[in-house]
Amino acid sequence: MAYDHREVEPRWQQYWEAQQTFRVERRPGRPKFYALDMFPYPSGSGLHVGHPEGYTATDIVARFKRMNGFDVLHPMGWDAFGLPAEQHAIQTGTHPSATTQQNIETFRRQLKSLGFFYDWSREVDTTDPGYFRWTQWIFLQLFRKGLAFQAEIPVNWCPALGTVLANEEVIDGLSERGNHPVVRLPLRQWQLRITAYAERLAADLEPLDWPETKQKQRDWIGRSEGAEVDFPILERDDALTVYTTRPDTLYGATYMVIAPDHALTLEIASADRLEEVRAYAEAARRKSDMERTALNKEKTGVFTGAYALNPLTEQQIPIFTADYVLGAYGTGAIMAVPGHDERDFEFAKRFDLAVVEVVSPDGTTRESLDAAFVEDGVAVRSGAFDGQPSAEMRRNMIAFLEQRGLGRRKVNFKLRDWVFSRQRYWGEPIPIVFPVRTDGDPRRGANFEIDYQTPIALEESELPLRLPELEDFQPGDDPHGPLARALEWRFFQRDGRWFARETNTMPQWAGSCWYYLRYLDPRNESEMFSREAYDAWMPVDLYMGGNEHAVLHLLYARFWHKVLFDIGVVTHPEPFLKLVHQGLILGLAYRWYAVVDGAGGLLRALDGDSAEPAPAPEGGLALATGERVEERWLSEQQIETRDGRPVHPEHGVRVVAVAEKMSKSRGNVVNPDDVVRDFGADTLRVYEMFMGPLEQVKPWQTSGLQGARRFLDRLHAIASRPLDDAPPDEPTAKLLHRTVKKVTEDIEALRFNTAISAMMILANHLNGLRVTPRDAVERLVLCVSPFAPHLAEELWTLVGRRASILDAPWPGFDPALCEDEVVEVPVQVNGKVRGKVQLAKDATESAARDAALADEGVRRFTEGKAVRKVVYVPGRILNVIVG
RNA sequence: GCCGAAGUGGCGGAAUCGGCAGACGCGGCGGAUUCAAAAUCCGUUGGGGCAACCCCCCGUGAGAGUUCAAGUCUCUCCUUCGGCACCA
Repeated sequence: MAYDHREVEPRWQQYWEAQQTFRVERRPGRPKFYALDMFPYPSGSGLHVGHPEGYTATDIVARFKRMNGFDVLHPMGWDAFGLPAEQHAIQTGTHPSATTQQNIETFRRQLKSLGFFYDWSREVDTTDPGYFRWTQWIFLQLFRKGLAFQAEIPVNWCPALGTVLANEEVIDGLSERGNHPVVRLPLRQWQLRITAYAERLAADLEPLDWPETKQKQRDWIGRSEGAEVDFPILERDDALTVYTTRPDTLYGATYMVIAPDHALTLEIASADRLEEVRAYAEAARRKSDMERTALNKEKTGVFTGAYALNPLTEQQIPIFTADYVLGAYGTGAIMAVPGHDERDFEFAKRFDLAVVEVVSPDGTTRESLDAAFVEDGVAVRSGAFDGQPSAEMRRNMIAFLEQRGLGRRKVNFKLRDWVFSRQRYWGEPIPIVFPVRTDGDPRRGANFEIDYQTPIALEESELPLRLPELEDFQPGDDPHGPLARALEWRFFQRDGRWFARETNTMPQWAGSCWYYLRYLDPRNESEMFSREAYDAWMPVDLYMGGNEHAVLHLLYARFWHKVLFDIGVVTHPEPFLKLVHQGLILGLAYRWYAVVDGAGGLLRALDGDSAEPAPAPEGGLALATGERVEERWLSEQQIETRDGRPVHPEHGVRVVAVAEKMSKSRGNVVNPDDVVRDFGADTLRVYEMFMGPLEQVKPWQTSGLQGARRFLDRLHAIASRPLDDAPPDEPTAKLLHRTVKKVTEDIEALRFNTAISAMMILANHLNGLRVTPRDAVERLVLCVSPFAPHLAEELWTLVGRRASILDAPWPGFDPALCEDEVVEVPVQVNGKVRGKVQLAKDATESAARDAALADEGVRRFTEGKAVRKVVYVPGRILNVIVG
């Protein structure tokens, strides 16, 4: 007796909308809870089943908190600037804002169809001028504090596409789309000085309730402690400064390496070496970072002809240039200690350079080393430092260097400044203008020259700076991006002088850096948000989102938050107290192997778990006989089960389930609209929460939906029966109160799968009773309501209560009913369970022992043997050791 | 290569302050209901031995160890997934 979700769910959605059930205001005296979802990019393909996973989880917590008396802020919005809409515009001429609005409509409809408890009156859209005006405002604050600056940075410019590409869009120097050549071109870019906050971004992670993400961020920031040391360059006044974390190995520095892109590289090269050095530097410059590192190739480099002086040994050591030293890290130059660094060792072998042992594992010295010894040990061949353990010597060496003026302590970071401009149309305009020298009107084709050295901030009153309308979104031959062609927008005159607007736009990260703040007070036109709104809701108590944003988004948002903190706009140093990443939902497909002839025709089928197919030298798979093999795939609906195992319906071979990221090519994509239509939103929500632990990667199994739906149908059937107002019998009461307890605790700990399992057990129990106790049904419906809100509302009114169930208090439980006076204790003999005895929960050991030894099953194994020892844990176990 | 997470039935998973491995669900098998099917309900379902749903043995990636007791703790190894990738 299934209920009709197609009637029930829309009806309650309309009710919630009409009653404004989800609108929140702060009520005096209530605790608050801010449950935040990472807002989506509204793509053209709509919601996929991965989205509702995290959203359902926060929705459950939000509803649970609300029923527990909290004021809950649970908002949703759109991260709507981005490349796909711009690409679509290039192809079709449709304005990106039109595409974006259309996609937002779809997303909003889909989310509403899932019954999420969002306060839609707080919806934000990063492309709305009322929103990005404040994104621009924050940029101006960054600019004023000197945290936004311009620099020449090499980019991947693809002349054929007329656009700048991201590193991952370039493969072997060709564009991913269309295989056009890509050149590295220095381009003026805006950068944000996130490095100024590196120390705090690393240190402030400490108290946060975040998962492994904290470590990822620390690794990304890459703080290290060491020293800068100056190496005098021979025949020059200059010194070459290096950064090292191993000042204890200074005596072992037998050569130096300077990055090919270091400012001094060409300067120090000797005349006879200059050409070679220049050629090497030129080649290195053309390589992308990926190429330089991807192959993990053999070390290359050239001798510059210059020498430096090791300040401690006072030996002359050669200076090489090599691309294994990065210009952007440290000082762009290193002292090479081949005895104690693997890369330096490899390079030294290649170029036949001296390897000297200065750290010994045991204090004895060796004449030659087979490999670099990179661990800590004891100093040798290090003058007065001999015999010092590495850690101690590092401290002493830094003090020594500082005393002599040869070097200084230094903390270094891997983190680099954030390139904050994109040569795109569909992004926030950067609110900066530059003076222009011109002999006429640059909008009418007069010559002009823009003085990029003198950036001028717009007045705050001039915000928002909107995008101009464009007819044509095609990229052009100007790396400055499509806005450079919007002459009417770009140039303007003030007080008789000409100015040009910045034509770069902000990256997609910008809008998502502070959206959680705008939700607080989204319609405020005079401020980002009011102080009252901030104090009412911040900080975020639970932040849910994919771990693909573990580093960049979360680091950038924290950076902006700290800047806002420093200028007094926010009052907490960190915005997100607790962070949880929901696991990816994978698509499932079933593999079998097809042995094929030259034309691809099927010769015979092999089991999907066959070990016979092996990678063929010419690519693909083949058998030992040389026959070619192809992987073939079936969907969950296509397979058949024989003897409990999945098989191919025609060929009968076994098929093997393989879970992979959902993709069209694999045919394993699931559309939530279909699920809502066929099973209902509540079923989708319950199923996704029941699949397994929230944070784990899980394969989607359409068949699993059945179980969730049966559970809901069963609830409906139970609540539809005549209800008995008498208190439930004791076993029912015990189970009921334990279930409420478990569901309460599991929701707090985000263990939704086991909470659902507990509710299923209770539902199965109630289903088997002759009379249905009202108390049990009502409490169960309340427990279910955060998971399956539509059905819960329906059943709540069905049992005679008033909507909305969201305003009903969360059910309590009686702790006394959650504990047993008499418990069944398993009895082990020599560690194996041989019987069970009923005991009072606090029975004494001697009582327990007597009961156990009287048990027949136990006696069989103890008969005629001496009891050597008894281990008794009251209420848990009794173990009798005989021998 | 480095960092992180994880390996439990045919499948998703449960049980980690060490204490009955396999809760709950999917799938399978048997039955009830039905003219029949779907749906629903009941029973059963880790592997093996046995006439036997008595009982016994084996079993949480592999191997060792600690313990009365190990899926859980320690060590070594294997595999899978995710991230980073010459960071001095």
